[in-house]
Amino acid sequence: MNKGAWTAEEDQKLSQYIEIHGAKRWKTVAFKAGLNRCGKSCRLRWLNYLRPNIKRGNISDAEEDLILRLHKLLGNRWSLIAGRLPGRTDNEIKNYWNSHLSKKISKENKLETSTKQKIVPKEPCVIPRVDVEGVKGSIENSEVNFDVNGLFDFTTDLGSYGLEWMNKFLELDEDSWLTEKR
DNA sequence: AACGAAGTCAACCGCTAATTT
DNA sequence: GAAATTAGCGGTTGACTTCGT
Repeated sequence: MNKGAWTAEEDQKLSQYIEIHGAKRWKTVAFKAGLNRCGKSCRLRWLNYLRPNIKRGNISDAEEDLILRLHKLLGNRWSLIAGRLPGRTDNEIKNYWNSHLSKKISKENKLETSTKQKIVPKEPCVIPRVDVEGVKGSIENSEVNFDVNGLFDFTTDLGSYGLEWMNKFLELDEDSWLTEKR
């Protein structure tokens, strides 16, 4: 079983096979394409490098900003973040985060924690309940009351990554969020 | 020029979830 | 419903490149 970097010949074999037969059952793909690779490796190669419309490198300022915002909201959910950036893969975003952005963030945080005041909302928030398929009916006529301080960190200035954007984001895509896997 | 440190990124690994048998 | 197989995810590794001395 081959491991390590893919050769141009392997790439060609994989691309040609998938073009004809489609990208499913990766074990079969690996075998029938004549690749001495495991299915997992073929899948990864296809998804991250060979499939059409993949963007490589040169992450723009706008994309970087979006990654920062999404990470603030979602944490290390790389595939979800990648899903919001057309042509980008979870692996690329994860690498970009680990090599560029995490350092940038920790630098900024060090600066900010020494200068920012703690913001404390006066009243607890009341969020209208949302019906989720499967859960519907289990919580009758209820509203969810919670203390914002318990959920969000107000010790730093949210700035451009603030809640206004988050609300818009959720409004736009509420349905897909509720059905999102994991 | 040489060498070690730090950075980058493609690929692998282990695990869980989803699907098929 | 259980077991086996497949798909997908995030963390980690290691080869390669770039940088600093």
